Amino acid sequence: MSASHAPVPLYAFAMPDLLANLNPEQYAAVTLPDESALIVAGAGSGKTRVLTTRIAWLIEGGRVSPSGILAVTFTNKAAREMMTRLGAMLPINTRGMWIGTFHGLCNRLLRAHHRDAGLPSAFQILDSADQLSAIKRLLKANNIDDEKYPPKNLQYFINGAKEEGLRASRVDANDAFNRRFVELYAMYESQCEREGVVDFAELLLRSYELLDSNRALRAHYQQRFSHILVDEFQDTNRLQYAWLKLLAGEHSAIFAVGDDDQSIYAFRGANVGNMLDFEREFAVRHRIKLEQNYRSHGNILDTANHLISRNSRRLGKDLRTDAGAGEPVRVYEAATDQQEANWIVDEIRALLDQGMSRSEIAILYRSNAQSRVVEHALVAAGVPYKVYGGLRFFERQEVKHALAYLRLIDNPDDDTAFLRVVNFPTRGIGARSLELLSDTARLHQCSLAAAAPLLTGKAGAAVASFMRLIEQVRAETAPLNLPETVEHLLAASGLNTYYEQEREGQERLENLQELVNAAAAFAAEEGYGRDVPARSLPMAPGASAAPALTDDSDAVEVIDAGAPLVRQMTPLAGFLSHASLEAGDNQAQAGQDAVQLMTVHAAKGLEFMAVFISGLEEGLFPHENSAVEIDGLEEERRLMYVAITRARERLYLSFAQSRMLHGQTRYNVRSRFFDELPADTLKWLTPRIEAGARWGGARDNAGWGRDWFAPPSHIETALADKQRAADTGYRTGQTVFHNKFGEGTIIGLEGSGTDARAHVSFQRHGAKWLSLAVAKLQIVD
DNA sequence: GCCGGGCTAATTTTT
DNA sequence: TTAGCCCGGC
Repeated sequence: MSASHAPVPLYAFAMPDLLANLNPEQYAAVTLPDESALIVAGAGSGKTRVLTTRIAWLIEGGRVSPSGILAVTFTNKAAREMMTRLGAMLPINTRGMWIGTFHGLCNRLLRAHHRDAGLPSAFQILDSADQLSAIKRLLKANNIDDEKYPPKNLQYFINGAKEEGLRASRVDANDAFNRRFVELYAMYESQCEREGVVDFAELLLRSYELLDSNRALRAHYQQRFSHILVDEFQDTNRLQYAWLKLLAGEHSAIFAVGDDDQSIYAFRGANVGNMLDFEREFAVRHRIKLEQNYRSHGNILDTANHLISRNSRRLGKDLRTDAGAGEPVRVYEAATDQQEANWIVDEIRALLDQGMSRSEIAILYRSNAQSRVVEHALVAAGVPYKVYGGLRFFERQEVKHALAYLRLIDNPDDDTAFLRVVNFPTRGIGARSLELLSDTARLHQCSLAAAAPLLTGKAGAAVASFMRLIEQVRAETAPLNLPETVEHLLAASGLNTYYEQEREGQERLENLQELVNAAAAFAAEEGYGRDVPARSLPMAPGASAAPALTDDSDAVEVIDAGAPLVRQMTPLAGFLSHASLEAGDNQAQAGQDAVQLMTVHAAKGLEFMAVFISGLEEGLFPHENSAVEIDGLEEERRLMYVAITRARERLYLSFAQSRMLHGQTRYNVRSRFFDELPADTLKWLTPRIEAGARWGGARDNAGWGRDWFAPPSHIETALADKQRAADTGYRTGQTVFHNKFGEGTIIGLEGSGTDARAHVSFQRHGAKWLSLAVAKLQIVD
C-alpha cells in the first residue's frame, strides 16, 4: 500500500528545531493552514528556506505524506536546491518526490501516461535548437519561402500560441499571412506527431490536455497532490498557471511564493498578473509578505526600495534589515566605456587587496555585448574571471551528435536526429540523396528512416548502409547498460575516430568521454544498477508498460502501488530527457576563484559581497527597446532592482559618456535611474552634474521612447486617421508596420483607450506586446 | 564537401 | 565591432 493513504508523522519531536530561527513572517508562512496562500517574498528574505521548511513541516506534522506533495520550480538548479535542503531537514528520500521543474514534472507525467497522452513510449524532447531545425526542415520540405516566414518567427509564434494554451485550430487568423502561420503551426504539429517528438512548450500543453480530458487521471492526481508549492510564481506563464489550477482542482492547497518586484521575464511569457489572479480565483485569505532581508546592508536596501517605489501596480513591499547602513553606494561617471572598465578593475583590485575573494565579486551588465570591454581590462590586469552564459555541455556540437545517434537507436523516426548524423562523419550521403529521401518520405507520409528502404540506386544503397549501422548498434547495445551503450556508440558511429583525426578535436573528444561519465553519473543517481540494460524497464512484468488510465479507478491504483513513476522511463530515455531538459552548466571557463561576469538576468537569485552594475546609460539600461514594450520601463526598473539587491556589502554603479556599440561610438546620457535613487545613500566619486545641465533641457519621462522612434509624419497621420476612424483601428490578423521592428502580424489585442495593447508577431523580431498609444503601428494592406 | 567572403543584424533566456 | 549565416567557387 502506498504511503499516501496512511500519512504518519515522521519526527514529531523534531518540530521545534524546524521552526527555530524563523522570523515571525516566515513562521506564519510555514505554518499556514491547509489552504491556498500567496507569499510575497522579497529579495534575500529566505524564500527557499520558507518553501522547503513548509514542505518539511507539512510532512512532519502528518498533514501530508511525501507523495502528496508537488513542488515546482523553473530551473533545475532551484529544484535540486530544494531537494537537498529538504533531504537535510527530514530523513526521507526526496528523489521519488514530485519536486522538479514544470517541464521535468510534465515529462514524468507524460512518460507514465504516454498512451493516454497519445505519445509513443520513447518520445523524445526537442530543445530550442532542435525545434528550430525541425521548423527549417518543415519549411524546406514544403517549399516555403523562409524570407517571408522566418523560421525563428514561426518558432516564436508556435511557442507563443502553445503557451497561451492554443492549438493551431484555435488560433485566430484574419489575413492570408496569419492564416499561413497557423497552417504552418498545424503542419509542424503533425510533423512532431509523426516523428514522436515534443518540444518544451508541448510538454506543458500536452500534459495540461491530458489532465483536462481524462477525468480519472485528473481526479487521481488532484486527490494525490493535496499540497502544491510553486517557486518564483511571478514567472509563471498562462499555461503554467492553468496547469497548476487544473492540478489543484477544488481541494488542493497551492502555496505560491513569488516577488512581483522581481518579475523580469515578461518577454518570454511570464505573467505577473497570475499573482492577483491566483488570489482572486483561489480565494486566498493569506497573503504574507517576507520583508526582512538577510542579505544586504541598509544603504543598499534603501537604494533598492527607493527605486522600486517608482513602479505602479505593485503588491507593495519594503525590505528592511538588521544590519547597519554599511558603505554608501559608490557612483562613477567615466568618459568612455574603456575607462569605466579600467575603473571597475581598479576597484576590484582594491577589494582583493582587502582580502575579498574573487568569486565574491560580480560585474553585472544589461546585455552580453557589454562584457567585452570589461574582459579586456580584466585580462590586461591579470584578474581571473568567469563569464556566464556561454554554450552549455549538452549543447556542444559533438555532444549533440552523440545524442542524435542515441536518439536514433531509441526512435528511428526522429528525423531531426537522423538528419544531424546521417552524414556525420561523412559517408557519402549528400544533399542530393537526402532530397530524394525526403521526397520519398513526404510522398509516403512517413519518417526518413521509414522511407530509406524505398529509395533505390546509389543513394538508396548509401542510406541503407547507414540504416544498417544504426540497426547494428541497436542490436549490439541491447545488453549494455547506459554508459556502456554510450561508449559503444562513440566507437561504432565513427565519432571517436573523426575527432581523433580532427586537428582541434582533442577537446571535443574529451567532451565525448565526459558524456560517458555523465551517463554513468545519471544511471547511478537514478539508482539503475550496472546490470540494467539501457533500453529496458527495470520493473516487474506487467507494471513495465504504463497502464492506460481510463475511467477505471482500479487502474489508477496500479500507478500508486508500483515503483516510482520515474521508472516508467528506460535509462536511455531518461538520460535523453535529462540531456534535453538540463543543458548543463552555463559557465564558459572553469577557473577556480574568479570574478563573476554576467547579465542582470543571469544574476537573479544569486548574491555577492560586492556588485558592480555597469553601463547605466539611457538606451542601454533602461534598454531602448523596452521603450516600445508594454510596461517596458517598469520591467527595466525591476531589473535594476534585482541587480541592486544582489549586493551584500558593496555596491558600485557606473556609466560612460561614450561607448563603442555596433562598431560606432555612441554618446549616452546617464541612466534615468540615477534620478530615481535616494541622494543620501549614494556617494558620487565623480562630480554629479544635474540632469539636463549637460545636454540642455529636462528629459521627458512620460514619453519614454516617443522621440526616438517617431515614425515619418505621413505614417503618423495615416495612423491617427485610422485610430480616429474606429476604436483602435486594429484587429487581429492584420499586418502592421513598425518603424523599428518592421512588418508584423497582430496576434492579439487587449485593453482600450490609452491602455490598448497589441500583441504583434514581427517577422524579424518575434512577438511583442506594444502599447498602441506609444508604438506607432501602420496598417499594411 | 569545404572554405571564405560578403551581408546583416545586434536585449534579456529557462526548459 | 563582430558573430552568424548564406552563397559561390574550387
